[in-house]
Amino acid sequence: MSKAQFSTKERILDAAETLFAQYGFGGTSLRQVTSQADVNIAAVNYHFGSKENLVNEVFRRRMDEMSAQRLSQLQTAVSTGKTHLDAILAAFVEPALAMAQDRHGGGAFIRVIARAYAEKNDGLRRFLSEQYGHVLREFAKAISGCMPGLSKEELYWRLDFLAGSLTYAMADFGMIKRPVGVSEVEHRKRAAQELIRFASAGFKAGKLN
Amino acid sequence: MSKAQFSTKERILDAAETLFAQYGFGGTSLRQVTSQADVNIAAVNYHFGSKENLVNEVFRRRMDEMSAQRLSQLQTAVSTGKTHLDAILAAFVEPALAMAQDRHGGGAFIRVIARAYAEKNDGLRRFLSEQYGHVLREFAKAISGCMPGLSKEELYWRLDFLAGSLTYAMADFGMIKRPVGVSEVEHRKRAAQELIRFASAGFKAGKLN
DNA sequence: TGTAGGCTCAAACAAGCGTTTGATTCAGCC
DNA sequence: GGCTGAATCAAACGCTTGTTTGAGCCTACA
Repeated sequence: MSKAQFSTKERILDAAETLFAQYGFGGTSLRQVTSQADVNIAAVNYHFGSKENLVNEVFRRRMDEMSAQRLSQLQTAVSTGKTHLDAILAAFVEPALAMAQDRHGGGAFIRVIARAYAEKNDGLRRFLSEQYGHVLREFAKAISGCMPGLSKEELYWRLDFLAGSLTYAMADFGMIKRPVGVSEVEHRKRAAQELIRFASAGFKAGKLN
Repeated sequence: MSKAQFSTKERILDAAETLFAQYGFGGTSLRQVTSQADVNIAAVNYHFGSKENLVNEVFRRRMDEMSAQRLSQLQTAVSTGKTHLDAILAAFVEPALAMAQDRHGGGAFIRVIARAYAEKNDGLRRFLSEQYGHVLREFAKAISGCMPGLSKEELYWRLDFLAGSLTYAMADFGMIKRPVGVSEVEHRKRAAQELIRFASAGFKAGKLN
């Protein structure tokens, strides 16, 4: 990450993403960001206007791509008749995984998402709900289509459980720690596999266990 | 919550718990806490030594009770031969539910737990792991006992998913919002039921679905 | 009555925060 | 050369943070 190769704006976004993932939004100061980006402190307000706007832009840069991938993978699953639940869940989970193991720095972003849900930053939540709420609604529709017996209420409960598990696991919050011999990519692939199997069985749970 | 009835220490803990749940640890200033507690700012450092220690004490006050309840309910489930998975999961989930609907102010604490996972406060994580790690280990042992086919690795993955779903759902982070006609108590009871059913099926997921 | 000690108080402390300022640099264009 | 406007810079802004100070209150015990 050299100064010549990337613009000031990009370097700020990269540094902010990494630090937000590590310390949260409130826990990261603009001085940390600009120091890591090797940029003057005033550059943030020059290029982004405010810290809050920087947070939003960190999201927009990756979230647009991830949402598009999720919807596209969902579309192909549905249109090719693969209404098997696992294919739909994979369309939801795998783009997050792909993003996480992206060479171009997307790895930290998964943790940033988890932060966003956790820190009840109302401004950010509104931004996310407005910009990307329709994605979740598409998935609800698709799952509902392949599980006719599931009530709408139960469906939303289970989607919440899925989202909770996904963010929790992807953010390395829990007990599971990546073993020393396993690469980060392998670890996340494993996480996605385990999660899909767990959630798939969970979604199929009958009325009276 | 009158000044005469509760000690300064208790009033600080109550105010801190409520505000931590709402704004997080980093997002809550000691001036907010002492203002809500109707107490001088210096009282925090007098009674607790530091903000970090106040955070720990907020946890200890409720966590000791919740852990004891979890272990006790697990013990009865195991000793009465109820090695049915649902009984074990209930022993993990229901004390959190009970705490959430406690009249004596425990309600906010569930959200405080979710905060703890979200803010990667290393000091706090160490404290929690040291003080309450054995509880999780007991549950891992119990579940492992009634699901002999499950590898240790998979078991821990799924415990992580369970913990993620529990905190996420209990803290009202997701899409599910309590309907206007339903009381908070009923809503949480529903959450626990749905979660146990979902997670129970998830834990039972076979090798190749 | 005197005094010791737990507790509370207003005030100040240094440090860090996000943001703003005004000067300076530097490329592109008439 | 002279000008323009975007970009960068060191420095300072006003404010909030967690913590400390030292004086004062008040109860309890001798």
